[in-house]
Amino acid sequence: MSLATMSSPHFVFGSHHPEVLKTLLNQEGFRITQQRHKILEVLNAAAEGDHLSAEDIHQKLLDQGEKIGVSTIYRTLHLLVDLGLLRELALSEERKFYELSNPMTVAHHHLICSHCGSVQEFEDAAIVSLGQDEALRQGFSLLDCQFTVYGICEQCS
Amino acid sequence: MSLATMSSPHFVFGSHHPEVLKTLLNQEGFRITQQRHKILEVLNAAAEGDHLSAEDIHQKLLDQGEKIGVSTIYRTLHLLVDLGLLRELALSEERKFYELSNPMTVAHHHLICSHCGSVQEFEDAAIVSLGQDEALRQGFSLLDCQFTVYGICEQCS
DNA sequence: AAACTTGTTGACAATGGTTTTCGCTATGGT
DNA sequence: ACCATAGCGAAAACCATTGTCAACAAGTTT
Repeated sequence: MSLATMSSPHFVFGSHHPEVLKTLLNQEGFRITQQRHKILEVLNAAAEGDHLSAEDIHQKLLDQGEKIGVSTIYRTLHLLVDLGLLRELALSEERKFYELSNPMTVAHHHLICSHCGSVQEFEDAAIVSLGQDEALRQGFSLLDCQFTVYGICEQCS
Repeated sequence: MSLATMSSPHFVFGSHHPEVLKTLLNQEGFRITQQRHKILEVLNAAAEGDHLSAEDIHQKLLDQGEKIGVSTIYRTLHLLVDLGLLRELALSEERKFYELSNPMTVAHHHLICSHCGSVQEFEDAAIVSLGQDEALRQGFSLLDCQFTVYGICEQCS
């Protein structure tokens, strides 16, 4: 099954579907392993808008009794980002966060409280097109736009 | 001299002006030291659109014969960010960058090549107002907007 | 199904930017 | 000038992430 034939009128596979993952990996000479499955599962299980760090994922797997090394987590996350299945978020200065990158979903952006660190998500179609415009203007091909707004939330002020 | 009286028809002090710095610091019980002066000087000397990391600043000072500790650099940068004199940029995943935050200047944003890491700046008034809108909508008071676009630049593609 | 090739794993060490510690120094108020 | 204390700096600690490398297992070949 190729990427181009994935869509049907009845059901659209998410890019995180096991079948798709296998195809994607094998096409590139990668292997599909227990560990990669487990990591994808955790990411799938995460609620929409939930941003997981490498350590979060590692801890969740340890909690559910899986034995998995930290290096594997990081390696797999990088792989999935390279394959375009994951979006890497720079929400915090000291840790990276990851979320499934579903192309069907409009990219969303973040509003962060500088005081308590809480993160609100929002969407805005205008933002992506602004990014696209600017990329074109400077001869770049667009990969991702991240609009991050910092402020102080109601509770903290 | 208060912040409110800083402007004159003949000259507008930048917030980085020594006088202003002294006032700002003393008002808050901080002290103005040789080291803080030196660090501000380096930031002032940096060309517009030049983003300096803590290490860059440290190195520049060592190069010009100053003896200054790393901790002081970091401490001072944080202080200046807290005072609103500096903007902290998350351009790279592995290092933070700083630039003078001149309120007279429209905030500018960044287009980064994911391959070679080159950074282009651009301005867009619409972006700040989008950020302002969203902050209001969620009851936040706005501090900063960072719009970061990732792509592949002409040379790299 | 066994043998093989090579991508993958994981314990552990290493990296590198940033932060902390703490005894000494220097700033700014009195 | 004096003095309380904010600030300094060398060195150690931190901590997320990356590198190393022998053992392992996914997918292929025979």
